[in-house]
Amino acid sequence: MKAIVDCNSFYAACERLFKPALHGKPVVVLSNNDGCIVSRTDEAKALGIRMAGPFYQNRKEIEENNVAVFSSNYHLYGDISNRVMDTLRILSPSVEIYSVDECFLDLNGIEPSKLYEYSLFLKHTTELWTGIPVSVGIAPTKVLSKVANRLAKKDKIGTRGVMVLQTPEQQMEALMRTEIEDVWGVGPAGSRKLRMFNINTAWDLRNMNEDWVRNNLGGIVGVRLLKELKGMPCIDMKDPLTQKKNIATTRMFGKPVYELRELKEAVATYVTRATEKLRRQKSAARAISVFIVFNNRKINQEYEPTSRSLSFLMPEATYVTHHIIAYAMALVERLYREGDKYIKAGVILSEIVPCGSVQFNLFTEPESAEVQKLMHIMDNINFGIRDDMVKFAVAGTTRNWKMRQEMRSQRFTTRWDELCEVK
DNA sequence: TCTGGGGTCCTAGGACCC
DNA sequence: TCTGGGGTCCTAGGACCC
Repeated sequence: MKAIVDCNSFYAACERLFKPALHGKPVVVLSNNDGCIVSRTDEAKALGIRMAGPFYQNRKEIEENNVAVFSSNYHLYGDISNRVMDTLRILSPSVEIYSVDECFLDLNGIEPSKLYEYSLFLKHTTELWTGIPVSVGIAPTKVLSKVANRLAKKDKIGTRGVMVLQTPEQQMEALMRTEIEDVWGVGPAGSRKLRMFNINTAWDLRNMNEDWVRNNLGGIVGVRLLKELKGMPCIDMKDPLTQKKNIATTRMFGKPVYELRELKEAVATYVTRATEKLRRQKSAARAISVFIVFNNRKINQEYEPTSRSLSFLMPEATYVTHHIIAYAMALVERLYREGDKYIKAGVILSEIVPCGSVQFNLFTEPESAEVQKLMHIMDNINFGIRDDMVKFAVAGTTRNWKMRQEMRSQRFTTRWDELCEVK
């Protein structure tokens, strides 16, 4: 059996953790640049505020109902997420961190008759140790556990926030209550198509013929989904040591950028972030790709974003910030055209290999011990004391392009100067 | 005026090989 | 007048996830 533990309204719950007065009140958290609403408490959902809706379109409801609004505070959410995941790792032998707020647990070895009790234990312990409310879904497959979790979350009082789908009858009942677009793996395109064939619930899909699903729902992907709905596990637990194959850092600018110097500052900063992620997972990257998005005025006065990108295969895989910055700067110079109004840029590192198995090139020197040490020291300072305390000059100091975060809360758990004050 | 960021997996089609 | 069969690898794009 597998469980999924999913934090309820995670970002909003993190904000509430340090502002107890917000309990029972509507809270929303915004995406980067304060663009969209990406997390809502139940009270905010009840007001009709939609997920991923633009902030400015919801401004009226938000002001009229006194909804607390926060810019995203990734320092805080990342740290709280680690606490939740550390807790689950203690409680369960085999976990797969699926996203910042979700974790799959392999429950093989738990007595089947004790599963319900165990689900309550998971929920209560996590909440007691971290202060973050969670929902638990347990079923034979990942897809069914997501179904269970969703129903538990929808009826927190009736289910006590947990649901176990063990018997065929329990599974049938749950699948009949799940609309087709709420199935994990069925997106907008798939659900539109399924609805046309009068397949309206997860149960309808579960009863379809395998060949039909193969031909009409993304081939092998659809077949896996079908089997998972029937209780046959096809989506395995992922190895916790799996490394990312791509690492990207991309951002909209807080305001448009016109100068090459500013564009370079931004891209150098994104390379810095991306190489930090790279070193954290102890890898090196061989390929870098830089893209820029710009708006040019069209005849009808409408703006339409357009982008250009360039990739480069480096002589050998590296994790050294300033080496990758140098390649990235050359790409930016080729991408830049005077007069364009730039609104976004991004860096993608790929061809990622573990640090220990870098294939060296006959004609280049491997990273010297000094450079390795420099990266290590910079990471220690920036991760341990304050990010960007030490940085490369090309990444700039004024940073007019930085994203808007006008309503960010304190970084309560990761910055000494922003700790919670107890009066 | 204003709509995020970071991933994964799969497929189709083209280039190329023997 | 006429042109096979079977592979691999790469890339772009689609779909989906949170």
